[in-house]
Amino acid sequence: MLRLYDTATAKVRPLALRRPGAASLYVCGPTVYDAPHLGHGRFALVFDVLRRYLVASGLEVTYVSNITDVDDKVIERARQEGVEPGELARRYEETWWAAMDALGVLRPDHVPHATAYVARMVEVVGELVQRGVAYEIPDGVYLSTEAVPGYGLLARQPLDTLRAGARVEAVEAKRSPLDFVLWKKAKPGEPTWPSPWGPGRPGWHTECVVMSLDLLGEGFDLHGGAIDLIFPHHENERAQAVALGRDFAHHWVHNGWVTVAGEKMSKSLGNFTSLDDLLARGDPRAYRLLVLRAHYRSPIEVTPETVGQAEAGLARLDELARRFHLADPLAVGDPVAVVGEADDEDLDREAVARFVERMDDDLDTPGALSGVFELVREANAAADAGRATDAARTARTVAHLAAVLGLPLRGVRSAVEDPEVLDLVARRDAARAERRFADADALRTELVRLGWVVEDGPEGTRVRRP
RNA sequence: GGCGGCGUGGCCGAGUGGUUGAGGCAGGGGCCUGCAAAGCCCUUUACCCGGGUUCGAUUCCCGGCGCCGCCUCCA
Repeated sequence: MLRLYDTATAKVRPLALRRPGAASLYVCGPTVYDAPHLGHGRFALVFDVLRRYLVASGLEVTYVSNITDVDDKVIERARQEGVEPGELARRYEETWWAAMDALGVLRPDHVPHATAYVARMVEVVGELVQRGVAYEIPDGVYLSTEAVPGYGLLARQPLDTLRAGARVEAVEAKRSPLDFVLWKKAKPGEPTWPSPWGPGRPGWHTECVVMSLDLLGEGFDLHGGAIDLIFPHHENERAQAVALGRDFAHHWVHNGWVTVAGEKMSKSLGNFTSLDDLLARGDPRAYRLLVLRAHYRSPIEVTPETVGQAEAGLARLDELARRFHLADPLAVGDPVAVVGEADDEDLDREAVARFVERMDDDLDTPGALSGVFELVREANAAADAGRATDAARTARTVAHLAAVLGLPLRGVRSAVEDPEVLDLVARRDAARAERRFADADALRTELVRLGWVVEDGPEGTRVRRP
């Protein structure tokens, strides 16, 4: 069974499923006010792999990830661009899904939008007021953090030390600086919804509580997001659930930062790096491989060099797929149940078991991947030694394990149709057959100049794109 | 000020109280190849510093140095 680090207990512990055989996950999605950056890509990939692995383990997985389509940043950005907030959000949501598709991230089973849940949020805020844990002041409704037992659990910091660090807030009417807004009363020009406290809009933290409980029910298995969401976002989600007396997430999982030049990547630091730029640069699978080569809780450094290294590793996997004519064992949208099918004679069961053991250990993708690369070497070595059956089985195992990680291998050589290239290849084969090697070399030079990789095999000249 | 993380070979990045230091990338040598490419084999004096615990620490403890993060919107 999968063991994962749980932020709430600061321990690696088994994912204790609410219902055996089924896993329910809620992962905080993006606020759609700008194009996604590398950090968004990482969290999406990390939880995509977690999800795929759970599916591969034979579990029935329900994966929910939201879209925050109304908040200060959306409104501000829309104002700058002179468009309606809703239109802006729709536009960046499209950008988001395009990037996710490029990365091979599976669509969530449910994608709740904050704007579609406002009425439910109003109900919840009303319930919190009724229970006496929330209070109304002139600019909105706030949750009283002091009324919540165990506030600070996720931050792993007691309430008083959190408060000691809090800066003076603009809203001085708050009872405590840590109290957070549940309902923001409308300011001119902002989108609004009706409520008992007048027109306004919900605070950020409420949507995830309402939507996760609505779609997954109480006591769902796992709540995830990037490390920066621990405090205050997840802390405040939990606070509301506790205040409501609802059983909330049983396991909290957070992934580490993407750093650029050693620093956290963020817009305010000016080192923001666009995910689209990276994806346009080369094979999107390289970023997945780069992300998976580090443990999900470690920071990863993204530089042209580390991306290049990932691309080289990917090329090694693809080369194996080419050598063994491995068709993609699955489409990107198709998680594969490798782990549970222990009777599959076409795979190296021991290698699969090692893979599972590593993945079960807090999603040790670097370890799992190292095993996959060992198999690559084994398969090639076996083939070199003439043990074709063993080699093919090992190679198939590579393809299947890579597929569990969401990395389809490109083993299919796309047919070359360019008559000029075909002519050069044919002339080169002829030259080699007649041992006119100077001519053959010249023809290879020409093919390389046209951007092809040239490989000679027993069956003649082969060309492919790099 | 409070809380937390990290410091491994040219680079990325796992991991462990003790014979043989994952894996990838890069470099070197070799095999194969007409030559290449790909592949395979071999290879390049790793664990920030100082104490401590221990028969033995890179791996545990303490201190120091350095880097990073959270405490405020943030993936």
